[in-house]
Parts: sequence; structure tokens; C-alpha cells
Amino acid sequence: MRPDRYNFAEAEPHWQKIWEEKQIFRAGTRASAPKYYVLEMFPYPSGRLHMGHVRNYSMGDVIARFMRARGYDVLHPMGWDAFGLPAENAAAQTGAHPAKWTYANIAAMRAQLKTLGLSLDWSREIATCDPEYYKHQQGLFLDFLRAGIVDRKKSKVNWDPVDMTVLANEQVIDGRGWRSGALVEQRELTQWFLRITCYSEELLTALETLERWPEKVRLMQRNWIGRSEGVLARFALASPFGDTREIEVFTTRADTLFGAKFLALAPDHPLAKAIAAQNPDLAAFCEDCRRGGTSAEAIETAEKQGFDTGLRVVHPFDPDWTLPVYVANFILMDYGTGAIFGCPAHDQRDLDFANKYGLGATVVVCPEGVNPADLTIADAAFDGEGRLINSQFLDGMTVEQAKNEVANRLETTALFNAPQGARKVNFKLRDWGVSRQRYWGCPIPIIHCESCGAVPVPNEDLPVKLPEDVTFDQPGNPLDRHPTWKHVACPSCGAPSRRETDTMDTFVDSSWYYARFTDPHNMAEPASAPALQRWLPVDQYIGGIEHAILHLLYSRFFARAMRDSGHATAAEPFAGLFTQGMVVHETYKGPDGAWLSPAAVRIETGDGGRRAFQIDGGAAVEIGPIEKMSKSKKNTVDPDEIVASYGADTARLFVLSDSPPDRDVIWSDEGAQGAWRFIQRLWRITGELGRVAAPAGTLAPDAVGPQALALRQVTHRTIAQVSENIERLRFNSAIARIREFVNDLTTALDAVTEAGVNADLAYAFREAADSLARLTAPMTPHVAEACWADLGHDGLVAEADWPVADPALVAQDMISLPVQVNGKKRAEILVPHDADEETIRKESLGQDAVVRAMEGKPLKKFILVPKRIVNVVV
RNA sequence: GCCCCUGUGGCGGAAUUGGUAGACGCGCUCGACUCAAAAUCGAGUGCCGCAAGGCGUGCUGGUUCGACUCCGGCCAGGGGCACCA
Repeated sequence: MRPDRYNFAEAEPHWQKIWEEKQIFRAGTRASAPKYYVLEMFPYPSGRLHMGHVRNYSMGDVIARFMRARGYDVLHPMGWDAFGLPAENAAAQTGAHPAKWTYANIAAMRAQLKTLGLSLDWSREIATCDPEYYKHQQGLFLDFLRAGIVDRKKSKVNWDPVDMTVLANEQVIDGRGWRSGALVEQRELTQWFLRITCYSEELLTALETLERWPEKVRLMQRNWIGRSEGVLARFALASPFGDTREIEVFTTRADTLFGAKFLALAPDHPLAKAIAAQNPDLAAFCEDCRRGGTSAEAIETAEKQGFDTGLRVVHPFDPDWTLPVYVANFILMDYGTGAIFGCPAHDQRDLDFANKYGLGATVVVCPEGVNPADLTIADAAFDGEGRLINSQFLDGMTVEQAKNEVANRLETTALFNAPQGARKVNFKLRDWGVSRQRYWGCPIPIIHCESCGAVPVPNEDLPVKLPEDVTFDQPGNPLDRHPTWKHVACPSCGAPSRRETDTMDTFVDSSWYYARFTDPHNMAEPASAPALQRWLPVDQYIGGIEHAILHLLYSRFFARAMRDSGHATAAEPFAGLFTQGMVVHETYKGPDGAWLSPAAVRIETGDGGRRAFQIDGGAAVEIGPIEKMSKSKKNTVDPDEIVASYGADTARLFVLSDSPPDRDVIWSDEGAQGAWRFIQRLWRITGELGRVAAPAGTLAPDAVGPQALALRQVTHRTIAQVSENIERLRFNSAIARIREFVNDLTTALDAVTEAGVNADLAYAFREAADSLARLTAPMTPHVAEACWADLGHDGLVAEADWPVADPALVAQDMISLPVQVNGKKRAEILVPHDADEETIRKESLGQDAVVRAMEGKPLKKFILVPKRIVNVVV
């Protein structure tokens, strides 16, 4: 007996079990078919799935199921980004060991994911904290070392002097450690770096080839790499300071050299340090600059401050002109030479600084058509184009010409027997520091020996495993504190030596996991060459926009580093990228001002708009702004609860249908109920269709009447539109077309109940019903299976081919054309799709509304955009 | 501070990328079924106007026969900024 209601609670586990038994989502089972690799950014195992995950993985699953139906050998794997700080925080708070905590979280989240019915190849599951995984990561690190891609140098970190630990930027709040509250200091540590800057140019130019990446992500990466062409210019000190007799600056605005008012050094500039060694006031100033975090945001939003060193430099083109030298908090040692010349009139930061210290501003670039005499600079610097003024031999030149002229002169004039300057391409991109003074990460496979230096751990000794007997009750790195772990013999000379106790940045883990998925259980190497060649690059990668720069750039770098150290990877890891939006929700505040969870709130809609009340007690609740779901604001919706009360298909359908995938989706209970109703409707209409449809497998009849033809046209147009929308990842539009299809089918069914159904119409209904099940299968796979079986098919819809639209049935014979008069729509005409211009012209000009709108004025122009629009210009 | 994105009915959004603005859904209104409710089904729903018609895509100016779409200026919200992942 066919139940009236679709029972998801029974059906979903039923179909999931059958899919699993038949192993239909295994990759690599269709060797002769073209491959398709779809990957969603793997999750951090926080312990709970959130709606953002549901959305991310639902999108990937639609593509995976769609491509499988189109005959591809699909790789759709899942794993865990399992190293990271939260596990250590949990250990410090609850005493649970990071490994135990992490693996328990993985188990919980795997179970949650499985209830969603995703078409994943679970046999390829990996976790980055598994020694089988990080063994190869250590191997890669050593391969990179041998290939010259690894470097060791000093860099600055946020140091918490109380907790004796390095802090992440997010752990520094208002210049203080998040837990200790102590003032954070900047400290220099010797750290391992991956030399991503060797690939600056390549990473930049190859962005052009990433045609299936969002333009905004490419733009962000382009800006991040930050290629700029400028000059290095050497300024002689008016009188030497110790051994130092010059300062070298980098500038992209050499044209403004005659507008220079000062030089500024980074607090960490060698000369600044040298002066500070003799000048306690400057030392104190530099110390002050070192407080307040290492992030660019912290440095650039801090109030501009400087310290006049008393030194002066000589202008390169005027021996009688000297400039003051400041140390300033907004100059970064990491960029250029750590020193700049300041031109207040044409750089906002320089202007702010000059205004504060009374250094003045001379305009040297005057925009075209403006009288130089009228040009004054108060609070806003001018950084546009123009002609040079007040600049001696540069006067009258364009900015570009002046840049060239200055570079030429600097190159050909000498200072201390060397050219005074040189053209230079500079990148903002810095090398990637991967050392972390933490336990829960991949150990860096190096042994420090007094006589041999930093020695790689021999390959046969990999993996260097994390010791399990560690505690988190004291400050500092547990690896460093461990009584025995770090003490080993030098692999080269045998002398007692010390293991590297730093672990790797977790971004390293996620920089190559996509490659490991191609061959996840390979014991000998990260992945075999044939596996890499078969599957890479990832055809469609899906994840959050928050990874637009770092993760994606590191992965692109890693692929090149792997290539150059002998691994058979593609240079670009992700051929197609899609960045999906977040799941957001209203916030609620109770009478006491505390955040309330949506589950504790009842919404009423009436004349006065939407109002909210506390379920417990009925007190009025304030509806706050819509924000990203977060624990702190309590505006989360638990996927488990949604799956339990509405089913996985409802959750999937809602997150896919309610917003375009690249934008945020607002979770609403009304919307979820709408999705739920549609799933019931699919089941109901399939039953009704089944009663009038020809048996499964019936061939198309020779003669097709008008009613059947109309229905077939609707079916085929829907197939064409849904297919195109899925290809373009417009899932919301694909679902809208399916809903329209169901509306049309309802109308068609209403029309036949009295009449009786001929063979041709029965066939058309069969085709419609089968198509409906297949079109919905990627989005709502469980109910689609139930409908497919209900329609009398023996196999699974998950294994059925994607329907193909017949172009003859998609084409329109009559089209409607809007007729505009002077750009305003006045009428609409219905003409054959191949009507000639003369016919359309007569038809358009004959319309009453058109005649009225023309008001008897003569026709000036008749514009016909074929199959689109008519515009009558009078 | 710098870089990037977004803004369309009461709400989420659609618009073949310069060619009928508001598809589809939510909500709401009215009706059918019901003792009643739920569920379901049908009709309506941008704003003003009795209508003819007018106005409408954050604001403002421009290009065009024609602008949600392109360009300039502004406003608001969001993401990233190198040790959160």
C-alpha cells in the first residue's frame, strides 16, 4: 500500500543503507569514463555540524550526483582538518587529551554527516592528525628542504609573558593576552619558512588561467601578492651614524621626490635599532611600537606616531637640501626596505604624519586643468594623475614620465661609488612562516645538532609521532616540556641532539589534502603518480569566501612546490572554485538582555509585523539583526534537530533553494516548512502521475496529440533549464524551475481527471514523472528514490542517467515580443519565432497602445532586437 | 587604515549578462474541504490611483533608442588583512 504521506524518518535511513550496500558512490569504478573531482573544503572537527556545513556539502553533493548521472567517474571524498588550537584549548579547560577529544568529535560529526545522505566515498576518509597522513607531510617538508623551498629565519610573534606562549592574532585583544590579560610583546623567534615568495610572479600570472574562479577571489589574490614596480633610492646621511652613511628606501612614487618632507624608518630597521641602543628615549618609543600586536590591522589603525632621530639625509638631486629622519610606527620592516621617504601632498598616511609633526606639504603633481596656484592640501592628499610642478627638471611631465626620469637619473648618478638608485619590482607577499610553538600539529621533522646544525630526520624514521603523555596544565609548549621526547641522537654524527619542538601551521595540513584524497591509503608516498594524474586538478572546489586568500594561495603554492620537488601534481590544484555564502539567522534578546536561542522563541505575525515571545513564560522578545550563526549570540539552528523533525531532504532543499549559493542564506523556520511541504508535494504528485502514466519503459508513441505535445514541451524545457542551472551552480534557480514544473503538472493532471488518458498522453505523463524524479535526485535524493521506486523502476535513481532535453521540444514556435515607445513598454505582440522584420513592424505599429503613445509624431527609428524586444523611437 | 563584495515588493530572491523588473518560494487576504483544527486545494498580492495612467531595483549625476545591469560621486551592511580554521 502506498502511504499518503511520505515518511522521511523511515525512508531516509532505508535508502542510505541501500546506497552503502551497493557502494555506488565509490570513485574509480568507471575507469573508461571521464573523471570529475568535486571537493568541498573539509571541516574542522569542532564536534557539531552546523548549517554552514549542511549548505556547503549539499552543494557539492548536487554536483557529484549530477555529474555521476551524466556518466562521469566522480571523486567526492570527505576528511577532517583535525589539527589546531581548539583541541588544545579544550585540553586546558577539561583535561581531555587533544587526540581523544578530536577523534570523538570526528565520530560525532561523521554520524551527523551520514544522516544527510551525501554521496561521499567514505572509503577515502582521512584525518590530518593521523600519523599516516602527517608522515607524508613531513616527507614533503623534507623534499621541499632539499629543493631549496624551505628557509630558516627570524620573525616576530605575539608573546604572552605570563602564559609564556605565542598568541594568535585573534588571541590578542586590545593588546592583551586573551587568557592572562598581560600586555602582549613582540618577540623575535627563529622559525621555519616556506619560500612562497620564489613563486610570487608565477602565482600572480597564473591567476589569468583560472577562468572558473570568481573574479573577486582572483582580484583579492592579486592584491595580496601585491606586485609593484618602483625604485630603490639611496639617501646619504648628512653626517654618518657609526658605520652607517646612507638609508635605502623603496618607493612606487619616485615622481614625487621633490615633494619629500621626511624619511621614516620601521621601528625594527637596523639603523633605528642602532640609534636606539644609544638613545633611551628612542628605545622606549620602539618598545612602545612593539606592543599592540603584529597584525597589519593593528599597525595601520593605530594613531600615527613618530620619533625624530635628529639625523638628516641629503636629497638625491639637491646637495643643499636635507630632510629629517623619523622612526614611525606605521612603517613595516617586512615591506620594501623598511624605510620610506614621505611625500605628504600625495600620500594620505604621509600627510597625517606630516600634519601631526608640522612637516608641511609641497604639491608636486597638479591635475590637468587646475591652476597650480589654486591647489592646496589640507587634510586630503591627492594621489591622482596630473603634471609635475615645483620639481625642477620634472616640471611638465606626466606622473609616468617623471617616474621614468627619476629612475634613469638615480641609475646614472653615483653615491659612494655605486648607482644612487635602481628600478625594482617589489611584492607585498611574504614568506610563509610555518613554525608553531604548539602540541597539536604536525611535528617538523628536524633534529638540531650542536655540530651538524639542523639535520633532517631520515625518511625511514618518519613519521615523527607526537608523544601521547603530555599535559596542558602549565604554560608553554608541551613538546618542549616533555621529559624525553626531544632528546635524540643526531642522525648524522650520533651526538646527543634535540628535536625541533615546533609543529607546523595547520594551513600546511590543508594545502595538500586534496592530493591525498586521490590515493588516501598509500603507505609509500603522498599519492601515486597515476592517481594524481587521473584525478587532478579538482574540477570543482567549494568553500567559504573567508578562505579566498590564505588557504587557496597556500594550496596553489604547495602544488608548485610539490611539482618542483618531484611529485606529479598539477600546478593549479583547483580548476573551478565556488565560494558559497554563510548561513545567518535573526538574533533574539530576552527582557533581561540575554541572548535567546531560536528554539526558545515563538514568532507571531500579525498586523503589527513580526513579534517574538519567549516560549517559557511568554515575555516579549526583541528581534535583533540577522547575523552569522554563532554560539555567543545563540542564533544557531542544530542540523540534527532539523533532520529529526523535517528530514535531511528538507534541510538540503531549504539551504539550496532560498538564496543564490554565493550569498548568505537566512535560516527561517517558515522557509524550512515550505521546503518540507514541497517534498510532500513531490510524493503526492508522483502518486497521481503514476495513476495516469504509461508503465515504466513504454516507448514513445508515433502520433502525439496537442495535449501530450504541450506536456512534453514543458518537460523538456524544464530538463534544459534545470540542467543549465545546475551547470552554472544556480541551485536556487534550478529548484524554482522544478517547482514551476510541478505547478504545470498539477494543471495538466486537473485537465485529465474527467476525460481519460490516451496512449500519447499516458506516455507524456510517464516521461514527466520519470524526469521529475531524476531532476530532483541531486537535491533531495531520498524522496527521489522513493518516487522512482513508486513509479515502478527496479534500479536506483542514484544510478539512473540524467534526462536529455530534445531540442525540437524545447524550441518555441510563437514568441511574445514587448513593444516599447521611446523605451517605455506599451504593448506586447505574439509572432512566429521566425517572423521577418516587416511583419513585426506592421504588427507593432498597428497596436492601439502604440499608436496612442506615439501621439501622431513621426517615426524616427525602429529598433528590433531579434527574439527580444521592439523599440519605436519618435 | 588597506583590499574585496553586497544593496531589487512586507520577506528570501529571479531577470538568458544592455532589451517585458518582481519568475519561484515565504508571508498575508479571500474562498473550498472540515463539527472544528491541522493538512491540502483554488484565487489574489510592488506602490499610488475608481480608471486611464503614473511611480518604482540604496542615494545622486552621467552614457544609451533602452540601465537592476555600464561609468563618476556618496550612503549603508558584510568578508579578509599573514598564528582562528
